[in-house]
Amino acid sequence: MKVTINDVARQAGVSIKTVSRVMNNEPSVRKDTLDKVLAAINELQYQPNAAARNLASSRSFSIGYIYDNPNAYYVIDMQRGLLDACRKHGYELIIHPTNAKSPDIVQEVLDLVQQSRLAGLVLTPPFSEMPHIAQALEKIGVPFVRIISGSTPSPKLSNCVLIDDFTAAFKITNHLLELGHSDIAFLCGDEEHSSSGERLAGYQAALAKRGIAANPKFIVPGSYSFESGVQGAKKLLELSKKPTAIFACNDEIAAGALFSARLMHIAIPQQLAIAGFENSPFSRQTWPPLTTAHQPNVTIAQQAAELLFRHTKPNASKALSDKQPVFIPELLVRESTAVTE
Amino acid sequence: MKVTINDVARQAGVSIKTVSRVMNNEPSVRKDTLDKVLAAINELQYQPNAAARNLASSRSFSIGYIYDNPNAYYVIDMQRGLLDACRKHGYELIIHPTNAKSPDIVQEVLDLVQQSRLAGLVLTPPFSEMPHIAQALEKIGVPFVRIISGSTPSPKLSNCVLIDDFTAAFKITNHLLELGHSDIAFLCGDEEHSSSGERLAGYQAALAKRGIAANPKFIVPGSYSFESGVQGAKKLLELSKKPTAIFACNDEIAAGALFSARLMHIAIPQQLAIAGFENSPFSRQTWPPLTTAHQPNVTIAQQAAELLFRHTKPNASKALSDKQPVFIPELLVRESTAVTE
DNA sequence: CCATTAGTTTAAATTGATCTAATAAATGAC
DNA sequence: GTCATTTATTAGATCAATTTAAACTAATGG
Repeated sequence: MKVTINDVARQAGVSIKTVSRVMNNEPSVRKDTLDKVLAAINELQYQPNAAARNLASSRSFSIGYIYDNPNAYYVIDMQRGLLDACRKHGYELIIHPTNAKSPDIVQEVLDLVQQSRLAGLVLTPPFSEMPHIAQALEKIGVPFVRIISGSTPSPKLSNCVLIDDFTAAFKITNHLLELGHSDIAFLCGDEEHSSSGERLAGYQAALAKRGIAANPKFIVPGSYSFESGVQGAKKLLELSKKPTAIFACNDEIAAGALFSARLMHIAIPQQLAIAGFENSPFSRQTWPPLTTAHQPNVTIAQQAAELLFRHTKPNASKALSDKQPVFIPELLVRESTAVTE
Repeated sequence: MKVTINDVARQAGVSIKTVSRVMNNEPSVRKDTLDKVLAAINELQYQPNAAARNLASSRSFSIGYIYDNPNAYYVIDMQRGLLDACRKHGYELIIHPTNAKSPDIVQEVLDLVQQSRLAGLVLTPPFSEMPHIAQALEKIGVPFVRIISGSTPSPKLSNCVLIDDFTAAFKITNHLLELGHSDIAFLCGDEEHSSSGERLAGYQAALAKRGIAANPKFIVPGSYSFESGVQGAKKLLELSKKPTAIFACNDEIAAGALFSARLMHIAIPQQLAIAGFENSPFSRQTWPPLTTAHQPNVTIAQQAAELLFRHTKPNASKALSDKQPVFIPELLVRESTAVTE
């Protein structure tokens, strides 16, 4: 029933430690002994006992994912990517929903790491952008990878996966400009999320390149929620000089803007073009479907986990760990953007 | 730094085993020794090592949640509830997204249980309705709790949390009837999910009670997806004799139906009333917002986990485990349903 | 051909808890 | 008060791996 390392050792005619070496890809195992052991493992269908490994090695085989994101699709995709990588490397994923605005969030993260004995952490916004958290984790020496907004790799961001929100936002704005719009408004996400700032910067850069002065009234602060899109669009569409296009910081906000326009009997895209960001299922489930930028969250999460495992695995060569993946979300044109009448 | 049970034992002046007794709420500990041990635990901030516990007791402190649900909101809420209960009882949650239609799904579940040494499982539809899975789990003696459709507790469903879809669907249909509708159509969810059948039955019962013969063309098979709602509503609205109200099996289908009606320039609710089911954020993010039935997923998940822990904990009295929670989703009237013109 | 070194392999100790079985203390009946 | 019985407590074995340190081989060089 239960196959232990002892059984394998006996079967292969070697010592326990040799089997352990094989299991952990350690050096100093001759080719023929390796084959013997591998054969025995295979024959007995040996599966190491995680609890015993953890105990003896005092390292753990689970990583953590902390989230506080009202966007369920984002979380599910991230989980999926992290789990894929975890399965591949024999790790387990500990998920931890929490409130990012809690005053003792740092302590909460530290407690989680200790209680669940995490080998590492993957941080997404807003946690990836909280300097105290990164500092605290560095202090106790727990490896972590951050998924953040950015376009240029740098040594300071060695343990980061970058999403080039700036360039993607630039492309979306450019798409609207090419359609002939010049009165383009921008609905911001949460100020704390740097993605919102980056996307705003991309929007502004695209306008500037065409020599269009940004109308300050067209930049509306808000948060990453449907409700914020509803409110923001309402404000914009009540202006004496309305915009002819709205670029929302994510699909949820865009859906809210769509909702608001609908309430005011404004036809999309005939009277108003709307674009979102992320390509969440949301963007396909509105009428009309939303032009957006595709953000491959599953893949991003996988890469983040892979990056993390390079740090958690003791034998892995750290030399490789400098590779910093950069993702540029791609423009996806759908029916919500067109030339206005 | 690292406080072991030995340290606690020394501090309290008792043996290791006595501390272990206290930690596991075992009997046979005198009041004053208990106090001494508790004080020592508190003073040293002792936290037991999970790996060592698992190893020595050969039981695990993690439960599994298998999901294959395109509805991200549902999954997130379930997770939340399960995690709440897990934290309370010191368990960990292992999440496992997979494909329910995979031919060797049973083996996959069994592998998961073995590899992650799960103490138990929480099954939601469609897994909770697959007899092979329940049988296989029973065979290897792993406790599990199913969340399924049903209204009447019975000994056969001892390890189930019931959701009374029938009654809730009855109420929704009744609401439409009271508004004056008599041509009410029904958009089904996946046939494999018994929730779809139960909701259909509730719909039919409500009609029957008013002596209305159900028009077979008004019952459209489908699946729990936005796309299915789009297709189903299209079919209905192309009929020579259109329905004046549509009851969709969940909010996502209802949102799809709304989308479809929009495409055909049909005004909601003036020309067509639409109702959903579940009260997912979806139902609040359409225009107009959807009338629906509120299904408290977080609470349902919590209760399911609590039920499971009664079975996984060796010392708990099994006598209590017969309590079968039944949830009746409540009617929530919003703007998508009204009398048609 | 032996000494030295590098490379393999092993037996035994260790990890931090639980479980078993033996012992000590408290309780109760007569 | 004694003996039987129940209740508390303890020392030591156990769980299944890793780690340590020592022993054993094989290869290299003088």
